[in-house]
Amino acid sequence: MRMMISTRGRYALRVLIDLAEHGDGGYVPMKDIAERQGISLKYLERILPVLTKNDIIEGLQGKGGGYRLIKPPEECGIGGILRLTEGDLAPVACLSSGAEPCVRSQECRTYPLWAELAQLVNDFFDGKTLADVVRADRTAAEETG
Amino acid sequence: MRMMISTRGRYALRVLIDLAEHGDGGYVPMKDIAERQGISLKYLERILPVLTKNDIIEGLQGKGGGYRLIKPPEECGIGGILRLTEGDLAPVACLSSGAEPCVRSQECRTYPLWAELAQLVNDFFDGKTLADVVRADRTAAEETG
DNA sequence: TTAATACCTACCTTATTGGTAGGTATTAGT
DNA sequence: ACTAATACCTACCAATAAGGTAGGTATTAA
Repeated sequence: MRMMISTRGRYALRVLIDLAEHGDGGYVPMKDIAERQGISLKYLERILPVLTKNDIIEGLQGKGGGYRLIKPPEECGIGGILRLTEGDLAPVACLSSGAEPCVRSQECRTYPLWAELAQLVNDFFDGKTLADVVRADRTAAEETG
Repeated sequence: MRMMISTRGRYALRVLIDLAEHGDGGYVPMKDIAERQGISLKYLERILPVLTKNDIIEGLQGKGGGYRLIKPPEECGIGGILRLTEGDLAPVACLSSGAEPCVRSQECRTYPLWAELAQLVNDFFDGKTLADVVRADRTAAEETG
């Protein structure tokens, strides 16, 4: 089934949440995260580079190494994370970053609809940070426990 | 590139808009619409059945036949049209109609995020009708012309 | 020196997308 | 009755993307 958010974005987000929850300033091996999250380590290794290259996380090689968040969760916008891992959050091709302008754009009745949706989706994700999604469950746990 | 709305939903919407604009109570041959919209007739024929079976449009066979809207554009919600043609508007698999419940749903930090987005997207499309997208351009034309 | 880690690149399988091809059934006009 | 125009149906198909796997190399702590 065609999904808006693929495993790349979803897994990346879960990794970052895991880092926020388990990395107290130190480096967390991706192997641990892969096990906790039930995701293939090899697949994660293919997803992460875009996050290190764009200063979301940093990796330390060698024994005792791993990954950690560069910024505090409060400063990690979900929108940025997803745009990096998904490549784009455009709902239709003509709104993609590198799309060539559509010849019908002048007369197109649907373009404004897609544009409005794109704005809505991007604003939604940009209005949330890693801290928001981490906090959600902790608060619930504290309240019930 | 993976898009939220595929050609199925986009073409269907353009067909319905065309019907709203060109079908004054009568039947419009799909061939005409395909030519106006620059879409393959054969492909449209594969997309339309779900709309006829769900009482969005009705077809009349034979010479002089074609399609027409069953309800006035004001009563045709965009959400319904897209859910029919796209199958679903769920942003992730675990929110799809026929999805089996995820084993991690209890602990999942991201589920609420996707659920909130799904609500946002569905509400957005349910808040618009065919009349809204048709009207958009006509109003502009009247204002400038 | 060794074990554990990040980091890199090529390959692979499957499903989906976006169609095409070739018909049959039905109807209006002549 | 015949013909042309239409909806309607079903099988097939090529290209692409999704979701990985495999097999390495580079780096570092102990």
